Amino acid sequence: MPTPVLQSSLRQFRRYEHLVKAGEQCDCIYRIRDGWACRYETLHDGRRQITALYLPGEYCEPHWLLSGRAELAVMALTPLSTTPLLLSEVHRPQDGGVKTMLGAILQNLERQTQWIIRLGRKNATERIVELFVDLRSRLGSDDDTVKIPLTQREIADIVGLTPVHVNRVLHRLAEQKRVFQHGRTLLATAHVSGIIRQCPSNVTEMNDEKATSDGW
Amino acid sequence: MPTPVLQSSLRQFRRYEHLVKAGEQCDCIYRIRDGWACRYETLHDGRRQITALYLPGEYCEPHWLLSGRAELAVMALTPLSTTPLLLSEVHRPQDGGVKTMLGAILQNLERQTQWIIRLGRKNATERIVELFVDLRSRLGSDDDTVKIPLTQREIADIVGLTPVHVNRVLHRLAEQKRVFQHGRTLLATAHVSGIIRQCPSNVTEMNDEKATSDGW
DNA sequence: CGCCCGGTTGACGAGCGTCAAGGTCGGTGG
DNA sequence: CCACCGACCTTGACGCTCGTCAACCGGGCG
Repeated sequence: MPTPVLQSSLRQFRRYEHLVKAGEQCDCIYRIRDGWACRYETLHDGRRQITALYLPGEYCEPHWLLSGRAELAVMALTPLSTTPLLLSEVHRPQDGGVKTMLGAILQNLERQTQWIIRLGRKNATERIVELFVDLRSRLGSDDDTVKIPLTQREIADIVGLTPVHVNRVLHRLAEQKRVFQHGRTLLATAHVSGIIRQCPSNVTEMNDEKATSDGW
Repeated sequence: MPTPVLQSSLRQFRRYEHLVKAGEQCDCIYRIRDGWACRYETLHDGRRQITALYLPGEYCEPHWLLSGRAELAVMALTPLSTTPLLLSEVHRPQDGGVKTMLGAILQNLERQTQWIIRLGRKNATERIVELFVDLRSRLGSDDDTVKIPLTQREIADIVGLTPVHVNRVLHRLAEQKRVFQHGRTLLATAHVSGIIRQCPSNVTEMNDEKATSDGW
């Protein structure tokens, strides 16, 4: 058990450690300081789908304010540092803490709507590119490149594909200089979205050229 | 423009009429009396994805309470009869109207999470069956069969498939007596889920037997 | 030093999309 | 009452995406 939870105390999790397991009661909402977390479900046959990502600065599962219960498990994808906000604390001071949570809930609702559209109607390349575009904007990084601390299996479980296919798509994106690999870290460049292209090929469509496997 | 909106007045829509278009301001939440509605998005190339269904008894887009704005268009899938609830009315009487809306928002959030899992990790048959199971329980019908007033194109836009493939899956389900067609109306039986099976074949897996086209 | 996780790559096939040509039913106008 | 029309459903042929299986590699860590 962790230390007694105080306002603005810290709580840390190791990689792949659970913040909550499916079905547990929740007495606090975690504000992410550093690291990434995800909500996910594992089917009986082992298939897994990640249904939400939580990044630094965001509130992890703000709707616990309304339900007090985790339907799905949440775990750290990286070493994670959070400040837990007790639900009772959020409720009492009518300083707008509740309003902040409701806004966060609304944002998650819209994010989930966008993911339904992507999973239902977009192909592998579109899904992966739009994931990276979303991550870039949420990380608020105007840098040239953003670090993406996800394994290919994790990306696969977000975008509803297999790790093998994610690997092939990433290689094609790398050929087009839309992503890079630095060591084992994935970097998404400022033109992941593919808007910037001087070659005559089409902007939005993907052609099927075989990956020439020049090691990224 | 409709008649001035009064508490518990009625507002009707024709099939395929819009309750709101994308981006519009919303001053009321519609409680569905009769008929079905959906939220959807159309991509530039014509692909469409339905991201929410609203059935009799449910509140259409309760999160407008928080945002006051429709991100996506909402339209009637059948002739529709609703009672609009003014946002100002919901706010004022602290009799629990707000609480009801927050509960409805929470439920939609969980429904969307389930759809992300289905679209990401389930095959065509699983998606369609689980849609029907969901509809059966939401319609609260313990009847033998439930009427599903959706065209195959609409089902396709919900489950992220093409109408042609939906057609083939429906025929396979019909062979197994899990759905029926009465005239042009689709009926889902009490054992759509496929739990009830006396034949030795597997419960959850689908076999690929060709449809023998005996006209349902 | 060896193990294990994660990434890489090829061969192959299944599931689903695309295209295209009917078919059927209900509504509508003459 | 009938002819026509437009949605919607049906069905076959074909092929692209993506999944599966399997082997291998490379580096970090105990």
